[in-house]
Amino acid sequence: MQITRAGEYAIIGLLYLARQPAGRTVMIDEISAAEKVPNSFLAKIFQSLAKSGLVQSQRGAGGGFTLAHPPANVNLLDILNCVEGAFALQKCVTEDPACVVSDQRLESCVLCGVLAEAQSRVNEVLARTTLADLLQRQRPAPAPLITIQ
Amino acid sequence: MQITRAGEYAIIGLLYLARQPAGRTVMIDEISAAEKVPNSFLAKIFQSLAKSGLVQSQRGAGGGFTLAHPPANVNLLDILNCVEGAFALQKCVTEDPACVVSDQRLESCVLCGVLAEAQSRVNEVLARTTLADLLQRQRPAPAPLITIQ
DNA sequence: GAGAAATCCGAGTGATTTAGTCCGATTATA
DNA sequence: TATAATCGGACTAAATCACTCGGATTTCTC
Repeated sequence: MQITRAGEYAIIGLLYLARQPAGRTVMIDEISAAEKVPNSFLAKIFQSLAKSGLVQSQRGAGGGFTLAHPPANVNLLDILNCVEGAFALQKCVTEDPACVVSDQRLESCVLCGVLAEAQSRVNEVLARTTLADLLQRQRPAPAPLITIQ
Repeated sequence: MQITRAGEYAIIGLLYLARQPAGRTVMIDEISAAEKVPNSFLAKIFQSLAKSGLVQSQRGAGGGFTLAHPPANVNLLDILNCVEGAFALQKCVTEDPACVVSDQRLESCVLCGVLAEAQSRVNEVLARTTLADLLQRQRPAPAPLITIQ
């Protein structure tokens, strides 16, 4: 479940989009130059993001990408689930009916309960953190004009 | 942070030791045969476990391994930290002073706070789960002799 | 003291995943 | 119709995973 570069770059790229004026379309090259991320790789990542509806793509001249939803509606869990292969502590946490940990090893499945709980804790944290949250943390709120002395 | 085979085998092996009568020394070959785990690999894993004091090793004829502590005192976090390389969502969660996410990319470091929180949730779950807990779940408690009707 | 039995330990290996690159096809604009 | 951009799949290098192997060391037993 280690966050891979793909996941990190996706978040970086989406944060860049989130900082743009609403409705502005931006190209991969601009993002990759600004954020110093390999652009072919970023392009590939954005294809996934487009496919799962996190960004909208516009082909052709003047094209590029836009956030499909307001930053407050995009959370980290959605992003990582889209970009990371299997974002799970162990196979059986996400996969299906009869628990299959590493080749039918049913005996070790006492682990599944524990790992499922751990997984849900992670998911909870990621799901409640949005792009808007990250933006806020990135730039600390300006000092209030009226201070209390 | 995906649990690797090494982590899974370590837990399986330690559970096997935990099921033995207190003080019994058991060989790698016995564990690997009983649990159907590749024995050279298990031997290597147990070297790490011995080095970090989770098991005690006895060399020579009649040797083998024993749990170094009672099952209730051995938790999953200790085991995985011992066997898994870097058991972390991202480098900077475990590593040190100035945050270094993927080659000095300080900008993305807003992530660190979130990931550190997610990591601590996982650790909490793993740290409070002991070998004794797993054993209990593996074999449901026998029906009480005196039942309440 | 001589085997035999076991762990210790490091080097090596094949398969899979990660982290990309490249290029041609497609789509849209001007 | 050229140009500008994404789309999408094939390809590749490097790292990690999941092991194996063999020799060194330690300890027990005879």
